Amino acid sequence: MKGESSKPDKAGPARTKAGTIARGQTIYKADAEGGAWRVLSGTVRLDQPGPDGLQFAGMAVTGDVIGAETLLFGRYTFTARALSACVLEPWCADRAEPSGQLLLGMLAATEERMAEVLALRSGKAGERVRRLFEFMTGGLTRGGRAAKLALPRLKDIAEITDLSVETVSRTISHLGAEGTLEVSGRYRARHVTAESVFGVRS
Amino acid sequence: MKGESSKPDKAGPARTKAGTIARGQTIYKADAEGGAWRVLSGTVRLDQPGPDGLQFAGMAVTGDVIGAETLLFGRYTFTARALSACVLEPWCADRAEPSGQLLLGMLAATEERMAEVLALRSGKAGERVRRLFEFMTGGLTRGGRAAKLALPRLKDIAEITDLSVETVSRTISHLGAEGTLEVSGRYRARHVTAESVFGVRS
DNA sequence: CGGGGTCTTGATCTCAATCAACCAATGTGG
DNA sequence: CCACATTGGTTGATTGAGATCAAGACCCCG
Repeated sequence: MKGESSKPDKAGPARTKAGTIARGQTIYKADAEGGAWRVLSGTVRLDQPGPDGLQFAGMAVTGDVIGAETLLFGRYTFTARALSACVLEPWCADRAEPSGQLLLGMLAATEERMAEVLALRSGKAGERVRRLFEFMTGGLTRGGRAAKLALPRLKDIAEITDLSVETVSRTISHLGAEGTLEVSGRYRARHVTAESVFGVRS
Repeated sequence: MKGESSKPDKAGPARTKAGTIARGQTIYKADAEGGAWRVLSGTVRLDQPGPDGLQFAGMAVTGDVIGAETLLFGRYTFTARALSACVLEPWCADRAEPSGQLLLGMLAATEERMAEVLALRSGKAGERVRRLFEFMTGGLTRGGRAAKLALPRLKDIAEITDLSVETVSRTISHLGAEGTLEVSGRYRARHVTAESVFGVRS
């Protein structure tokens, strides 16, 4: 799970084994054949092919299953890309039909997710970005403090929150400057500490 | 299914029979007990109770099932309100477990829906409103031309598209004036004809 | 009749988009 | 290892779409 071409967009042979995906890598492409995956860690962005390129269509975070539609159609509906480094494992690889209870749970989780992602597109720029980081770190539900979040590319943040890249750049530095966020590193090594993200929730 | 209190927010006894819901009526409230429903016609808005009131969390259109999470939890996760007049019928009322295939289909449909609703929050005001109307009339997939769409309250349109009520009001008159949309009636009797909505898609 | 919710319209202001450079990292091939 | 191209991120100046504030009209209901 890494000997693949380094070009993110070269659709290599469909992945079939568990493994790590680097930030920015395409996990699978819409319309390709393949199976479902569980996200063991990291965050994934889902896009729908549209008339003008790929369009943001959803997100998956640690614990979620992506590509479940392949159990029905055999092909992926969306394109999946890793926002931060991800660990994936095949889910339901044997095509054994998952139980109704399980599927109902996934359905409910998907609807919850929808609500959260939708909320990332309302409010002021600072709010949106902060909520995205919270969402990516698992919100307040985690016990572990001070988790470091590796930032996705600004372009991804921009498309998810429906802001421009420039605004996102300015917003992050601003949040860092006023102490709302603790930003460390630059470029591909940029992180924010979850602790400070949590802290805002008063 | 109508002898209930006319106050939309008085949570009467849980609905158990098929019937029509008027525009603006609350179908069920988050946390209440009840079952799942299939939307035979009309559109529904789903909201999540948040710190500052209800927050827009999703939509359901003709053919969708709402409240499926009750099969798992027994209670509704969201509050559902009719955007336009709706006809509903109980779904899976006997609590018989629906088949895996069916649930997978619903899961896929929900993800598709998520992508569409998300798209309603990007682009310029005119785009958003127009796409919402398209979405509510079933997009381009319907054969029947010239279907009339009863408009939801401007406040609902505003919250769905993340615009202000004033902007929505101005946008609709503007779209009507320039011929992009055919608007008829005023206030609660306002409609747009789907034909012209379709027409725009060049 | 009132009165509250809904819609419209106008004037003003603000936040973020846009346009335009520029720099910093990474990657490529000679 | 160095020139070069490409991608990703930053920063500044300007603009514009839509938010906000305010007032009034309309509708529906009791």
